[in-house]
Amino acid sequence: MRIATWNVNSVNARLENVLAWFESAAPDVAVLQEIKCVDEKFPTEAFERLGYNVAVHGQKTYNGVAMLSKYPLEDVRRGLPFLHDGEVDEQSRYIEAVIAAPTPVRVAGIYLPNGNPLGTEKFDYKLAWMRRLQAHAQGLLALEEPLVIAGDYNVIPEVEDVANPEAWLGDALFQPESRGAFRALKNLGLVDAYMQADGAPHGYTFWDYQAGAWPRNLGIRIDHLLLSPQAADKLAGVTIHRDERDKEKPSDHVPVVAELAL
DNA sequence: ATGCCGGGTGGAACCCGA
Repeated sequence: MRIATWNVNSVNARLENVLAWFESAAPDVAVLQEIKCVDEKFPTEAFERLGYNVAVHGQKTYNGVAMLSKYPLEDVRRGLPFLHDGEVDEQSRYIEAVIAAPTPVRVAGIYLPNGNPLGTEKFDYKLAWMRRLQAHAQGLLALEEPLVIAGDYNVIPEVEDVANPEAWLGDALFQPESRGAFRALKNLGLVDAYMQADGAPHGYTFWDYQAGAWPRNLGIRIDHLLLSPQAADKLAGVTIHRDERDKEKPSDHVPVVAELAL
């Protein structure tokens, strides 16, 4: 089973590229981030014509996530649970479903908050969101099932994951708190699919639109697929689709695809 | 480079991204 994650930076602005990629890469399951539209504006029919089932957790202008699957989607959850009752969240950043394949797999698609600038409520929101993810992931791992938590984590895990570390020292994506929360998530027993299958340094997934970041290869690795032990046992490979960054009107992120032997 | 590009909103200039 081929499972992909891609921050598309507006699904409707990018629709031609996105559909062409789906036709050639043919993922069985894909999670998309930053669709930047409400559910009614998501191009559901275009994906259905390619044979996908569609689940959307949209939002006007900002954020928004979706899941596409060639197998039926069951037990769809929209939004990450809260640590305390009565809390509300207007930001659409989490979607989860069970992929009803011969061997079922639970897949979560996340768009983790950016958190910049430091010293503001945005960074607090990022860290609080990571605490919620930690708690929810702990519960999912207790199910002892194949599980994939994929998406734009907005965290540079290690110094090998950034071309110019000094430039990111003051950035929320590279703070010790952000990296520590990501490490704590992995320490629950989740495996970074790219590190397990490949692990080559500088496996970037994002290049800024500005300052010639792409031609100069000034990238960062922030799009990740974390696997439960039951999924990691079946990991056959991970591919970063760098070529997408060279297309006309590209997203600033490229797809990352994990192949599972189930 | 706290804004160099790019998307969305709303109908110009501004918010946001990472």
